[in-house]
Amino acid sequence: MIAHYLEAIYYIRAEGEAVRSARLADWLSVSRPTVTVALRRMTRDGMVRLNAHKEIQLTARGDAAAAAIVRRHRIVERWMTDVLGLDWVAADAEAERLEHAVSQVVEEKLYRKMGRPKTCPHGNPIPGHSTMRPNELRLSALGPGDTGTITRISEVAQREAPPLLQYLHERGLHPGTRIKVEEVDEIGRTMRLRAARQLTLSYETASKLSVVRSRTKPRSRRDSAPR
Amino acid sequence: MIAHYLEAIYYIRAEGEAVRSARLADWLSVSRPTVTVALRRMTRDGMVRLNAHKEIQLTARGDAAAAAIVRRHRIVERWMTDVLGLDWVAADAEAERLEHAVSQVVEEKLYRKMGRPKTCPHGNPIPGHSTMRPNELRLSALGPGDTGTITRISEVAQREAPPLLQYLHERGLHPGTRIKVEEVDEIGRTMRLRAARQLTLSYETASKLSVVRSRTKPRSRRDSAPR
DNA sequence: GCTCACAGTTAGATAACGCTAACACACGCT
DNA sequence: AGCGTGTGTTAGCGTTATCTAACTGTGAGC
Repeated sequence: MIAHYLEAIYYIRAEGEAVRSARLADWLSVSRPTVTVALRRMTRDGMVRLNAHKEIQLTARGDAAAAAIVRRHRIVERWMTDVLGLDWVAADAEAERLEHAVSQVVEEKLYRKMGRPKTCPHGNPIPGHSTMRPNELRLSALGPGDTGTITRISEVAQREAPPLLQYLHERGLHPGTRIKVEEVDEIGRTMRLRAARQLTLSYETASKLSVVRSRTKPRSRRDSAPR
Repeated sequence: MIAHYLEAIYYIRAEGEAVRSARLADWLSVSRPTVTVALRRMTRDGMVRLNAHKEIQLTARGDAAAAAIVRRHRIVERWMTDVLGLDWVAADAEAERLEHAVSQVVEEKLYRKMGRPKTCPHGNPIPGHSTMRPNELRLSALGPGDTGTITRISEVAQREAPPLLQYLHERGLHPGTRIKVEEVDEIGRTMRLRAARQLTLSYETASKLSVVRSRTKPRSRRDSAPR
């Protein structure tokens, strides 16, 4: 369905990557020709535009539609975890289906009923109600001794590796968790860090987590802005 | 989608009518050939069977699938009215879409959270959790002087005439409302009755409401069973 | 400048759903 | 017997959405 394409485009965009036909095919697990024809339909319907380098851009209409779907996904996800008590993985799977069936009216009622949360359970902002923090960086960008607070877990994790979500959740790595990088292994491309307990993540995995860094060595209060 | 057909079959069945291809086409607002091919697919998939008179019957699998959809529809409807505060008509429209996206897990969580209601907002039983009262009759079957309590409003009303739902709701005709038939006009095929206020319904409309009759003239306690 | 990897398109199929037009059947009534 | 209404099927078509196989860029590296 077209909605799936819009959603995927939105996510790839949010990761800061160029949105190409081939990326979409990967994300949605469909063949490249399938994407070609889907994009043709979407262009015809004014949801999407291809620039000179064949990169995909959402039109105003397309962006609004995509944002609505993502918004509903994240609101439903919150409802699943906070009200119905589902775990992250199940919540995501349910939201995947419900996001397409929830109307604006229900979306809003639900949103208010939950006290207007700012993010989904993994810390991703709810479009129209909040935006990404500007000073976020990937956990994999931190060095030894750095400390920080996890802000969000990328949607990539959900699509590419649902078990990873479980893995992170079990280890207490969720938004708000304070972590300290203890050691970085450039060769093995892993990093050892301390959160609730000590654990080692691959760069690969760490790049799916966003953090805000705290000042490494405590200094006087209004010393310097975090770089 | 196949689910829509199953649901419609379930409803027509529940009205006590023969489930024929043409009925389905009417119910779903789809052409008769469309139903023919849909039934072919459904037969192939073992959801449905045609008897010698070309009447449609659900197989065990088909019945289970249909009941699950109707169950979800009614649970979601309850959630919409009781928790989110939507009106009958909006609730039905939302449930129409959500019933296909709600999983068994969510269905159950939701159901428990609402305290295991027995019926949808219009009084129709939730499959697997309650059944129709055996002593129900149609409001149109009552005679002058009869009194009774409304038990349910047929699903037919929802499909055929959503405005009718609104109409009934506004006039306070919902499950639990006590009514008394004051006059029956056999020629005009209407009946005048007293509920919250006095009002007149066509037989047509009255046949969409089910009631249980109270004893017409109060007698000694264990006098006779209601006929 | 040639080659190779990756990106994207064309061609041709299949399946689900939906439509209209036209035909086939069956029962009930004149 | 015949006619008409209602029911169901065939035939043929269009759209969405998916696939595989094969072809066409295009840009980076040698």
